[in-house]
Amino acid sequence: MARIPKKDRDELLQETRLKLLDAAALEFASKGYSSANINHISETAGYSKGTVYNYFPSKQALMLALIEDAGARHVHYIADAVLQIKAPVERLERFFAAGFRFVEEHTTRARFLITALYSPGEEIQLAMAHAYQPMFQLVAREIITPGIEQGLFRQANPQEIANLMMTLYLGTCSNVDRSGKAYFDPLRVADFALHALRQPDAKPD
Amino acid sequence: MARIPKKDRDELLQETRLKLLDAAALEFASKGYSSANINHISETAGYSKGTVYNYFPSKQALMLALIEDAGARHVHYIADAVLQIKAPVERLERFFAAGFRFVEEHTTRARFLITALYSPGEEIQLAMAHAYQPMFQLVAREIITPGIEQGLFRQANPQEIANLMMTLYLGTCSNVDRSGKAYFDPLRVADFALHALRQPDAKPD
Amino acid sequence: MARIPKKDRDELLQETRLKLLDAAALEFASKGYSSANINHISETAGYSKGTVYNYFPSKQALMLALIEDAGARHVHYIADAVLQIKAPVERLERFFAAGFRFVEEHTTRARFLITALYSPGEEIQLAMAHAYQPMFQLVAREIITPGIEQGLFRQANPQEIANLMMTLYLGTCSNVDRSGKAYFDPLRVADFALHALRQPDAKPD
Amino acid sequence: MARIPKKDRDELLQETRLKLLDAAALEFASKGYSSANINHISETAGYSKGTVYNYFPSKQALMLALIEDAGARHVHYIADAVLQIKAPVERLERFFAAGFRFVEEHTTRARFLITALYSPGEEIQLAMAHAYQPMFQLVAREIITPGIEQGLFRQANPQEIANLMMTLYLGTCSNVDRSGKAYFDPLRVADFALHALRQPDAKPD
DNA sequence: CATGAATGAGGATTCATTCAT
DNA sequence: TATGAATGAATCCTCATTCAT
Repeated sequence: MARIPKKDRDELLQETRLKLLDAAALEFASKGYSSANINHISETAGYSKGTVYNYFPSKQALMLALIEDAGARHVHYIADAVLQIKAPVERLERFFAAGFRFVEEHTTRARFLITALYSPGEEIQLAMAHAYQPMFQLVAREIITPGIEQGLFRQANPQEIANLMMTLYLGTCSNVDRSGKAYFDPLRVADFALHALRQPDAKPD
Repeated sequence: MARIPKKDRDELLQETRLKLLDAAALEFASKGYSSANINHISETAGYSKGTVYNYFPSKQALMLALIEDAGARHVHYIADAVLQIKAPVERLERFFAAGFRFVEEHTTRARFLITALYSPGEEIQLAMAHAYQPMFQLVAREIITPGIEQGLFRQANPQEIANLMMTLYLGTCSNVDRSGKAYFDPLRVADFALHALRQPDAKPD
Repeated sequence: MARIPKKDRDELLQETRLKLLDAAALEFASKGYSSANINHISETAGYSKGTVYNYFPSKQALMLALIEDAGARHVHYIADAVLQIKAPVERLERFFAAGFRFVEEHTTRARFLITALYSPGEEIQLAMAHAYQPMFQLVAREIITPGIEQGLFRQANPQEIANLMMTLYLGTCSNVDRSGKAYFDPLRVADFALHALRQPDAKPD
Repeated sequence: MARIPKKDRDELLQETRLKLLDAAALEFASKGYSSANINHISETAGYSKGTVYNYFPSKQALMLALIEDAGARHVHYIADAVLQIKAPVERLERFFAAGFRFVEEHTTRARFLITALYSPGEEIQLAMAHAYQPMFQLVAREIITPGIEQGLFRQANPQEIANLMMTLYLGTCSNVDRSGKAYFDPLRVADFALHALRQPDAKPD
């Protein structure tokens, strides 16, 4: 009945939602979940307190929605880069390269995800596990397993190695100085990983 | 007037302080810094709220004291194991082995340290950096540098490699299932690291 | 410009207003005034929040309008039944009978009125007093006074007895079990009242 | 270990608790449960917000504790008066007399109870039913039943009559003017009730 | 006329901290 | 030294109300 310009409505809603998620990522990343302040979030986003609650039923629901949003972006960003080529070794390099690039390009979301990774609370941990499941699968099935099958990587449990790669990635990319600049070079980290995975008798390139 | 047997005084004080630190480690580890509750801590320790403030001037001071305490234990525990032998390769193996053993034997303190590592707050981060400085030095000066000098490890920046080793250790040892059991085997992690560090033309063992 | 069939306009408005009042009665009756939620009311009525404010300027105004509406219905319902006959004794019986029937037939409105009777707030109490004034007058002037004058009821202050009758009615008809069924039988309550009012030397029926 | 004057401790605690209950009764009685403000309560009692929560875990718990406290006082006050004599007729007179006196002497508690009687919320209603159970029993077993057995009151279901007496009492005693003065005279109400209960052929006094 | 996004005052509750005993 | 009653700032969340479409 309202004569609202039809679809613009939804776009506007999504835009507001996005601003809130952006502001929330910033706040959660810098303060942590418990110290984050809903009021700061809404004001950073350019709205008032109540608006947050028009979009998310609670602080925790906001956190979970943000985990889903940021997690999906992270996974897609890396998967897009990794799946463009076939060779496992290059895929692993791309995994680290894209991973570090994500941190540079989406610093706030990335810092939020690191924060969330170590935030206490069962529901948060479950949401993180769920959000990162596809990335584990990507590394295990699309990089490590083919690499082992093609004789490029030494024999090992792909799940375990995938977990190790994820640990290495998440650990290194969260090593940033005060200004946010990464301590590690993704190429060096990939190089480190490749040294660790290659066949002992494989010729060095 | 005090009929306390003279020096036992200090022992008693230290004992109380230790109980409080133990309880605090448990609370901080499971709830995180901001959600931790001073009252829970004092009650877990068997005292009342006020007692905490007789030993530590504030919640943050308690946190910082605990970082110092737990960090020092962690460093000494690992240093003791590592420095008992000379060979860099074995020292690296011992680094991971002792590191994982520390998590098993001092689970609460270890889980606290992981929590602290990712707790927001400048002062906390400074305290952590300060507490772990010796461990970085240990790895860099006593393991990586000799290893490179002796031609056992490939050429690389020892500081960077040490940082990578720390990242690998802290990342893997914080991978525990719900029951607290470690996901990774320290030998496998050490093996992984050694593969990554050895000279490309070194003979496999 | 409006292509609405002329007078149907008003009917539509009245229909909407009625739906809103019905929904409001339900909400106020079950939650009480302060806990009632305007949004619930509008949704129960099949409209959105804003619509309530197109019909009533505020929550309190809605409450007051509802008191007027429900009070008038209550009074008319009982007055209609009472005034159909002349004899004071039978009028008193009809008072209770119709009163209880009103609760059965207009449960929501009746439960709302009971709620309103004990809702704090000066304006609400004034509106209730105003709405029930006619019922007090009905009982005093049309039942008790004639009954006393005709020697059927013992001598007493008609205003006080009317108040007592109202108290008895409102008290007993609000005695309902969980399912909403009345605890008291109107005939028994009327009987009780008649016993109390009759002349000491009057012959029992 | 604290050298607190031993039992004075408990007295002090009880005193504070009592002040809080008094202030709460006042606030709940005048505003109703939902509109009552914990902050007002604490300040009226001479304490700050937090103190309320040192004594009662929540607003609802405070309400329930107050129902228990005020209900018990109400019941004991009336029971004490009623049970001092034996004759059912005089007991009924005392029931109303003491009931009205309670309202005069403990106005705040009494007004609170009337408020609670009509407050929405399952838990509150359950607590009220539980608190008033003994008063129902008192009226049914100690007044109505003996009165019927001794042929003083007409045959009727004692439970139902007891309920009617309670309804009459609660309804009339809550009829107060703006200044808090009772509209009804307890003797007149008792008289009304006795007229309604006596044997039709009993001689009037 | 109907809608529902935005607002922000209001209120329950938590909890670090103080301090008298 | 240990205690725990009292404090009040901080913060999540609710919801009546406004108003642009």
